[in-house]
Amino acid sequence: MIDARLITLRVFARCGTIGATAELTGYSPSAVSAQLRELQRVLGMQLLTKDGRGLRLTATGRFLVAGTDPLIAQWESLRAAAMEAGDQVQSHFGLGGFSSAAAQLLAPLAATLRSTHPLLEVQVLEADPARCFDLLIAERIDLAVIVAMQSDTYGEDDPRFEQRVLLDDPLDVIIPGDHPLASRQTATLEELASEPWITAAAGSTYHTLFTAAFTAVGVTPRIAHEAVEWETHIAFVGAGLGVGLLPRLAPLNGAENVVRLRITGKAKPTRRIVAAVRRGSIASPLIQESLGILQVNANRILTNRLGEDL
Amino acid sequence: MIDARLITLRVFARCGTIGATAELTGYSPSAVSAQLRELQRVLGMQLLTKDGRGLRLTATGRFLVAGTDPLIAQWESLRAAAMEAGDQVQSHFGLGGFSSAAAQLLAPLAATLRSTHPLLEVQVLEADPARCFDLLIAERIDLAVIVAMQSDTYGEDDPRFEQRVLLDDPLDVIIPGDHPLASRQTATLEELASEPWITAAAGSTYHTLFTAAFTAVGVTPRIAHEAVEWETHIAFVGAGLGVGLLPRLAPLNGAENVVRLRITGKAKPTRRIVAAVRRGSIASPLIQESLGILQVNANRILTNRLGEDL
DNA sequence: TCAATCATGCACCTATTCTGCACGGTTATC
DNA sequence: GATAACCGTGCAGAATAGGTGCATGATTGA
Repeated sequence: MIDARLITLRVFARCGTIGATAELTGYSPSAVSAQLRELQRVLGMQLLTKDGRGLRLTATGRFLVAGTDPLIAQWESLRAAAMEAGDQVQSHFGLGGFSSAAAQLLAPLAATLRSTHPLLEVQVLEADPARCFDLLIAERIDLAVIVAMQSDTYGEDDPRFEQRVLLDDPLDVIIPGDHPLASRQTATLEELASEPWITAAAGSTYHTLFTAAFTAVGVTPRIAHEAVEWETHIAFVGAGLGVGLLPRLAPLNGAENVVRLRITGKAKPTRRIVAAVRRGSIASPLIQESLGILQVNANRILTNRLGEDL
Repeated sequence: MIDARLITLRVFARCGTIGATAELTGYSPSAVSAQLRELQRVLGMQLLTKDGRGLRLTATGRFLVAGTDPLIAQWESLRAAAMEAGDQVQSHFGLGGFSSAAAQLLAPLAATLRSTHPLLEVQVLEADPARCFDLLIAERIDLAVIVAMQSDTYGEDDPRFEQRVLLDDPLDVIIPGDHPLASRQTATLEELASEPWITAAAGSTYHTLFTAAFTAVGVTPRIAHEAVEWETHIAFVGAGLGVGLLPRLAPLNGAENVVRLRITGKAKPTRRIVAAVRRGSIASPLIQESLGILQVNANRILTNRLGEDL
């Protein structure tokens, strides 16, 4: 209900180029360019300046964008309160999340919502946490399930979002089936310190998590291989290349020659999974309902997997 | 920058029918109908209900409209702050006011703005105070000059507006040139209590002012004639039909056989002339400048007229 | 019963707005 | 210093949202 061009400006403020803004919002670059030009004309403000081969927000532009944060939060809040007060039904609902969340949490949520609200048009987008925040700003999605992270761009207390902890997803260790410890049910990181480890590329969210887990117990793992997808991690382990960490939410899918062990000891690494919404919108009945469903599903999946795999 | 359909809804909330909303916003009735229908679809809320041959806001609708007041005030405030911070120029500026204000205050203001801001598109609309408030809500105008009044629909402290007193326009008395008191420069209301009075129709803003002036001194005037325009008042007086009150801002235009006297005594009736803007927008540089110009002009006109007529 | 008032649907049209492509300017790379 | 990559913008054409005007049905008051 806030003018679409203002939303576009906010997205631009986030990513800095017309092209990226176009990609995020779903417009073409020309459309974004035209929208921002039109916005400046209507408001009578110069919001952008040429900067090399790109554009840069002017002081006025930054000021305006900063000011829209509470404005949008207030609209979301109003909208949510009206929905609640009037017992109304939403027509569209966008969800976002990273791969294991999308599979384990968002898919059941979407299915549940689809059956309880037949008229509701539910859309799920798989995207990594940073992009989820972008999509929330761009109003492409209304709720995101992500791994908590304090990135350089989005902090935990960003005024544009509200976050609710869904669960702390413990990291298990996965080792080859023929490993000496394979018959055990638990292990400590110290026991595995000398193993060749599989992790993700430096700089990724998971890599940060990985190193944090080991610094907590004061050992330095030997990093042997890198993988992006959990599937690849598991395959590497199955091939005997090394051992790795795997969030309990990520399923083994009956992989050959791979055993999942709980981590015990003083360091029990977890990744915190949170739901994020635009600030103000959290009171919306649909979002409240979704958070409830997510919570239930998260708990159930967690305990189930505990029984299956260990 | 708030969606036009929300503005339309606000106007509807004010006036209650599609037709009146269309007239105020400048759309056609079908367009208003379509806009409101679309708004309900997008928000997924039922905002209106059939009520006889008309429409009525639902509870949700009223809730939503009430909630938009602070939202719009915040946007106006943000916009004003950005304009101020960035030293930017507005492209359109709408003014509204009742007839004598339009002639005496708004016309010079528009002229000044036109010369100091050549690129600014200034539009002046003559409208009575109540309609000026409506036009402010409909965002057809940005600043209104009106006679202060506490109507049943708009109070002094309406959360949608901010008001600044420009001047207290004293009411003079006008009497025929051949009246016994015509050679005097001042008169009291008591002296003229027994005269046949000319006033406006009951229910009008001016009539309220008129009776208030006399109740303040405890006399009941004999109402002989009614007139709407000041021109007509003056003509009636000139024709010897009676005496009347005339704000000092309203010019005699060299009418024949009419004399203007200052009112003295314990009751010095005035009408308070105020400038009204949408809440939040008062910090806008253009509005600040306009208020300054209005103030200067008001004072000058007031003192000038004092010298000319008395 | 008739007229007035009001909202709405429909056909048509206008004007906004988006797309796709080509172009000019800027930066990085070799 | 040439070349390639990247970025924003302008333009023609197309799609579409959104507007108007009129006819219609429903409701109320005379």
